[in-house]
Amino acid sequence: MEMETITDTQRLRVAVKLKKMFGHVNPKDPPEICPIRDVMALASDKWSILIILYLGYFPVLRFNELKRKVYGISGKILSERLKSLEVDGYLSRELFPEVPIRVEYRLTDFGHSYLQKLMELTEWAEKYSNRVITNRAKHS
Amino acid sequence: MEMETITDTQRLRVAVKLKKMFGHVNPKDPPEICPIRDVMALASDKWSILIILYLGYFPVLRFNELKRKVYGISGKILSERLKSLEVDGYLSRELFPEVPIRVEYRLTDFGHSYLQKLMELTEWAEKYSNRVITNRAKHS
DNA sequence: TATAGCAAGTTACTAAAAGAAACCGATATA
DNA sequence: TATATCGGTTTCTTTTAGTAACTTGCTATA
Repeated sequence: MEMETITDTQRLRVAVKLKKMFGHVNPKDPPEICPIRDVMALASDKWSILIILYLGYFPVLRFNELKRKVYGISGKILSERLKSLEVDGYLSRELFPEVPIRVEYRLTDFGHSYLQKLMELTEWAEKYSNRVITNRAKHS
Repeated sequence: MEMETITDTQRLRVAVKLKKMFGHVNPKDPPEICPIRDVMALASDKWSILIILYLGYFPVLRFNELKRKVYGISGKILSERLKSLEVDGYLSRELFPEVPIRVEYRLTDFGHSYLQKLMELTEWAEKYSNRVITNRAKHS
């Protein structure tokens, strides 16, 4: 299994970005001063990622549909994450007062914008997951 | 604060990627069948992300340096994450049996490859963190 | 008139994970 | 002899996650 070699140029570009991103951060400052961290904490949460990915694949999903698709999530956590993701603007919640009740979740434009970036990460993970598995095996 | 509009073409492209990624996944299968999920679980963990970013910015870091830079991490968790990230092949650990002992951590090529993708996500988070904050405020 | 059922959660309880702080071993310095 | 260094580990407490039963409002069926 081959991996594209990373050139020094690419590394330098990453270093410049990181400098822009972290250069001003004083290590003595408490973490709440870093809003990136705060945003990443929710948006990079394991369950949030899966919720967003499934809402990318299925444009509209209801609570129990999500519960089935996001395999292994509990109702409690799903409910919590949906609330947070809605508050942060990643998805919308629409309630239809029918019987039985119907609630539809879908990504906002903002959520779609995040999904695009997220996809690049999951594509990477897809591509190299086997490699990670073999790396692990080597260590056992 | 403006956000680039996402075109239908872009959405479609994302949908195609998602289909490739999730289309074969049977929702009845237990989650361990999805290796992407497994890889993402570690690589998208809050502390792992910060460790990788700091090792991107500072090419070599020792245990206590990391502890200081990754603000708020406990020694226990840092130790655990470093072990896992080493096992998965993201970083290397080099021990110098001096006194006091010296241990150097640095990203592997594989780790650098991941860092590149991760950067795109954190750049996004940097760009839109204010927006998330205002979204939250609207909901309070 | 019970009664059973559904969707979308919530609640109460238990298990797992994270965080805080003390400790360790080898050695050098005061 | 006492203290400090480094890279952790151990123990204990607090937070978070997971499980399963329950709720709410209405409706279709017996």
